[in-house]
Amino acid sequence: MSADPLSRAFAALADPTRRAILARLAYGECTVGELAKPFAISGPAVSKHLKVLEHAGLVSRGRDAQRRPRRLRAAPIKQVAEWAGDYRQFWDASYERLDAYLNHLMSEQPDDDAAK
Amino acid sequence: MSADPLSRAFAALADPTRRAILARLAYGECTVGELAKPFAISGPAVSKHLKVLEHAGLVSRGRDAQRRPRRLRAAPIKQVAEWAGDYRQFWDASYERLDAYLNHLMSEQPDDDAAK
DNA sequence: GACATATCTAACCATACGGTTATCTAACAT
DNA sequence: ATGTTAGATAACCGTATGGTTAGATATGTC
Repeated sequence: MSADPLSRAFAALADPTRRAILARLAYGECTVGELAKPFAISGPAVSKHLKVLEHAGLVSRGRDAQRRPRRLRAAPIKQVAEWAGDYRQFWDASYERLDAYLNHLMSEQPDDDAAK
Repeated sequence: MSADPLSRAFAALADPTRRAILARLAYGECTVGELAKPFAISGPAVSKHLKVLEHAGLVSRGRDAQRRPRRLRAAPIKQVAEWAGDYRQFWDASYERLDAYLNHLMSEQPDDDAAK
């Protein structure tokens, strides 16, 4: 908790349920109940996921009578994309192949035991 | 553990120490000892961080005598960037304003059909 | 062989996470 | 006033995370 914003965003996104919630919210705001339906988990569990998402700034809360419709806030996703973009030069295929090749050369020897 | 690859990547990236390790590895492979130096944590702690990164496919292990030099593997970062890119349309300011505006419009009318 | 270097494993500890059920609170409906 | 609907909180549980210290395991050097 109380980590830097980027860490909070990454942590919030590290759960498939929460990413599914964001995907749903990309279609438009919706209520906690609507969000909970497709998941085989209880309401409080969804509430907790939403709290994590809100704390990471990925979701905001509106109000409409008893409902508290959630809305997507994509700014932290932009931060994530920018962070990832800094590594673009490392993820092209030619680099990966070179990398694998070098790796192969260096592990000509029987290798690392510790199979446990 | 044993989550899907994207979740593992996000979880691995949700720690500033681990992101710093990746940043260091972007300059070239280096050993556990070299990686540990700038951080005020013990060797085993670094080892654990590296295990998380390896498990997420973000780092690979070479061998050179007693050393086990780590190298950056950026493929999972590409996955992260692609995931984030799906939300590009939501992260500009004009969209946020449009979103708020539409929201306002829809709360003017007691529910009609359509528009969902 | 004896020793130093580099790293991993083991055991432990405190806190966080994801889930549950049960119990509030808030706003509408009759 | 009573109930219904939509969510939030509280208390709890098992497991994971991030850190520690101490001890094992490889490899290279003397």
